[in-house]
Amino acid sequence: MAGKRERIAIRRIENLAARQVTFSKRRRGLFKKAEELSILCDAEVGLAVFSATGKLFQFASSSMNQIIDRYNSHSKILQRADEPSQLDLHEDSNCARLREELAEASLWLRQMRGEELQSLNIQQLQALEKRLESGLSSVLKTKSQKILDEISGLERKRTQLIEENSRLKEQVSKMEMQVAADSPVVYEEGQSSESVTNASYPRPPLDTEDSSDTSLRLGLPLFT
Amino acid sequence: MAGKRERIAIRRIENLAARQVTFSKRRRGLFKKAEELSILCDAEVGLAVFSATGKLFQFASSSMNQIIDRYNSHSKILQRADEPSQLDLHEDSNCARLREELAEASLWLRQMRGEELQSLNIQQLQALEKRLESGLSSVLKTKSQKILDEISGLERKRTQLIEENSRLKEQVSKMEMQVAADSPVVYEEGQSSESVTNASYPRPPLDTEDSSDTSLRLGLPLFT
DNA sequence: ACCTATTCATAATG
DNA sequence: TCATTATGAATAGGT
Repeated sequence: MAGKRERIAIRRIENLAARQVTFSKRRRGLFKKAEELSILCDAEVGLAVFSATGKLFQFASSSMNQIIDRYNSHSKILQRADEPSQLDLHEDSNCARLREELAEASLWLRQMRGEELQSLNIQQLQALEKRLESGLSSVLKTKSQKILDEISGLERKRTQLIEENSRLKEQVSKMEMQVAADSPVVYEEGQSSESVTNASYPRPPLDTEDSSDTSLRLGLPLFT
Repeated sequence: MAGKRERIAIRRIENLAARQVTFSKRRRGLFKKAEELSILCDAEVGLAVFSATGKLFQFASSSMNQIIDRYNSHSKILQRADEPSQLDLHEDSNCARLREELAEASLWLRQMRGEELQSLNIQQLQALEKRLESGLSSVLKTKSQKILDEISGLERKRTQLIEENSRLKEQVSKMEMQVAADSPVVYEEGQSSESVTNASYPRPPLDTEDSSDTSLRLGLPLFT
């Protein structure tokens, strides 16, 4: 049945098909592991792979450009202490402050995500907790409001559709009577004019653009 | 003896030592697999990893610069063909990106504080809510742990003080007997040797550095 | 694409 | 960091 697997030597796979299959499999594995490393160990990871056919595959824990920038500045730091020139210095000090602020902001964000809490004392944790609870409360309130709005919007549309449905039903009745008067028609079993809007269902389902731009998936556990 | 291994969840490892160990191991594994992919499948692979402490690790099947060039020409094809001079682009984009990230981070922070939520749709609010709840849960867990630690520390100190108290009480008894034998002394009303450690209370309260550096104010509603 | 035997990677531990 | 080992994960080869 299944493969008696053997270890393979690490050298170019000559068979093209086998090489492509292995490329797919191992590429997926490699990207998965790259992502896992970045998450587990809080590392910034950038990975670019060009297949033999020239196709590019990439992964970046942040963004590839950011990683390339960081790579370049890193190698610059390691390579030489060459003249930073006035412009650079100016830019640097400007950037440095930004970097600090960003660092502080992202520490906050991480701590609000529940990470790196060990360095905080009980009072600080208390404050953080209060902040999270207050934020959560606002979010819940806003969400509830949005959901209610969504529901009343849908309700309104439903009402409109029901009205239209009635009108159409009536119209159809009239037409049926006219047609019946002209030439009798036999309806198939199970057919009825109960729901006119659904009558055309078995056609290719075109996007009717009926619902509003905010898509609502009420299957979600909205109020959990 | 050896490890009963269990699967681990893919999320940031909280324990610093464990995180560093895992980083070393997985980094090696990742680089090995990157190299194997490049050899087995004749692919060009570039991998850069920045540890949480900022250290750079890299692998490139050819050279990193070559790969970055190839990457840039690849993505440039999709972008535009304008050319704002390399130096400008570098310095500018560096600062600009920082600014962008900072803006994004502070928007996040404000939204986590419950502000500017109107622009979010229900799904986004849902995600934010989940994030806040998860952070809150971590904060509560950490806080509880810290409180328990604090309590057991205090308990330990209390025990030590009780022991010392006993010893001192005994010592005082002996001295009293000696003094009584030498020359009888009349004690004031209400005085007793019940609590030796409190006996010196009415003096100016010096900071005894007795409690640990984490100050605890248990008057706060800690478990609300 | 799916399946399984097997190799490989690695979490836990010392 | 290094070594060990039980176990989970990746994957080579086959269908």
